[in-house]
Amino acid sequence: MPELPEVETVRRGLAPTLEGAVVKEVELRRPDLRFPLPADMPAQLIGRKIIAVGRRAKYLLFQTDGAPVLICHLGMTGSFRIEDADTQHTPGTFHHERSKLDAHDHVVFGVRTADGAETRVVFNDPRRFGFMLFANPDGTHPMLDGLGVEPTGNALDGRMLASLFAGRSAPLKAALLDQRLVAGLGNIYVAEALWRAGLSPRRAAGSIASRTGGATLRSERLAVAIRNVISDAIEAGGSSLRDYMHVDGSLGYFQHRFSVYDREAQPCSKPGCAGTVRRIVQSGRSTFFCSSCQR
DNA sequence: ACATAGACCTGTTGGC
DNA sequence: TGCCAACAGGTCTATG
Repeated sequence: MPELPEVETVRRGLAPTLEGAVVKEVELRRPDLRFPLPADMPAQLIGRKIIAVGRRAKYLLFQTDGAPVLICHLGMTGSFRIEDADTQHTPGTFHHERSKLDAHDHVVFGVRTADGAETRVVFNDPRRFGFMLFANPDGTHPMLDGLGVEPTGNALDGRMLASLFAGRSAPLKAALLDQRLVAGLGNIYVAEALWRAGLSPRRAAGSIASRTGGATLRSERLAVAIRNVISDAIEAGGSSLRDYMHVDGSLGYFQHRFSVYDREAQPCSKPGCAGTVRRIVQSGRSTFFCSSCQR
């Protein structure tokens, strides 16, 4: 599911419910996801007020008024859903008539929201590549150390990209997937950004920098393409492929605007380009690009 | 430094 | 319809 735009969409969906809410219940329905779940999650979180739901790269960060920051990664198929508060107190039943949980609902948070409603926030992850961990008391954690620049905002410009990539012989595709350089891109948005920039995923990363490691037309184009594709995708609510994206079960729609991703053999949509989208494999993952307009 | 393959998991899809 | 291989938004490790 989740590259940066999808994680940001989840964050925006959770924040209105969770910020200001008090944790009433934490149920670990299995001991582990990709890593063991912290056994003290319930003890740490119950009774705490959630101050903020943040994000760094593809990590969600839950900040409370006392526990360490809870770091959550969605892996490939992780998702959160907020249960409809109304369905939980069916008239005529005693409280706690709850909706059924799925086999892959692994963590359940019961909360009382800032406006007094009781609801549950459920983490579901069929493949269990996701994880939850507590940060250190000072908010740091090895998983967050060494993450590269966020592709939102204006920190990522042609000069920054050129200096990051200068001297690297790895292909652009691999360099852009390296979370230590630019943090938050994944297979989809790397493909889309390279198409927008007219750059081949096979080109050596260092070749978009000048001899002195400075910005070039190519590094500027790529920086703009990355920032734009990420902000376009966030605006569209991310991409929904095989799994639900939004915390209310609705779908993102950026997948309808893919130019190359998962479009093998379709004509390139760049005006005036007669090329066809190709699929190749790079570092074990599918790469989609137009070898006619991406050089 | 870099590439590749394999690992972790389950579910869906496409071909025969 | 059924079966099976291939593949999937991510990352970490081992090995060359």
